[in-house]
Amino acid sequence: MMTVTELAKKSGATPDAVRYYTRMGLLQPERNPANGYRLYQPKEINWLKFIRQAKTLGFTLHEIQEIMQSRSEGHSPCPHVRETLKNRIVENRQHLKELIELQDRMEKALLQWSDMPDGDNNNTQSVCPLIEAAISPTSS
Amino acid sequence: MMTVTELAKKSGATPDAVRYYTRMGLLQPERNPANGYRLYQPKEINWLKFIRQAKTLGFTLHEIQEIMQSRSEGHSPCPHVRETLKNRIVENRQHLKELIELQDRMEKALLQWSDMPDGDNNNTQSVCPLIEAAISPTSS
DNA sequence: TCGACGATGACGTCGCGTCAAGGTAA
DNA sequence: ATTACCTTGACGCGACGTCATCGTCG
Repeated sequence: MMTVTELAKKSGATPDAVRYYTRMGLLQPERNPANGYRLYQPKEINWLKFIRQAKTLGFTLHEIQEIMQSRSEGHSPCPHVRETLKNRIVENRQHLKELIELQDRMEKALLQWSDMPDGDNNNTQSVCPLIEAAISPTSS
Repeated sequence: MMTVTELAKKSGATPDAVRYYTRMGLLQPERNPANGYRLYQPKEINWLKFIRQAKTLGFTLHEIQEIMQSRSEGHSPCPHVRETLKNRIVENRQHLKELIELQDRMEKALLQWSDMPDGDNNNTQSVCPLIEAAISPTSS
């Protein structure tokens, strides 16, 4: 039986994160009746490691919650896990594309700006000529 | 003089976003004393377009606020804008790297899983053997 | 009179981090 | 007595979206 900080240290999470997962119902410690402290069993180390591993694969805590609940109801979460990961890969590809386009816009703007002077106070038409001159996102 | 929806339509933003920018102080409409409606001047169209353009370059609303305030105080925001964009490019490169690594982990896991069966209800040791078997992020 | 617009204020997102104000353990 | 731990509860982040409840316009 361990307290929050002990469990946190054994798995690389912070005590605050452990409390947060507990609040979400991902961990279910007993309580020390004398002082109300959360008391985790050794097997919760594995569960917490599972949570952290799933997070590195891009699963949200909400999805992890569904997986663990499915398990506790006696089902195999694996088919749903395969589906979820497939969707996440597609979403992430789109996200990556957008970030690459952003990076491209930023780098092109900086390059383009190297030939441009800073705007002065007398030009009341524009806020910042650099930004206004920058290229807009392509309509893809 | 335009109302929120009119201004929004002329610049491609939603009325809710226009109200949000106004609450942040990025837009400063007058008010119709008869009914309290926000009333925007034609030049606010340019300001709103500027805000949207800056956002496509990755500037946060808080940064845009600083830029516009700097302008209204008679300074040229351009040097600060160049600096901010340089930092954003470095940050985004790191962010991209992390997302690419995530994508890599997800794709490798899915591939690896194609050889694995779903876990059954009798294995009480693991939550989902697929996730537990997946590769961890590299320590870079 | 009715539907589309306007207003304010509050709460939801996501995964924690942080703070306050106190009680407990060694 | 000190210090490091523990508790609950609430608020912060970013950029809005949405909802409730109400007033106003054409």
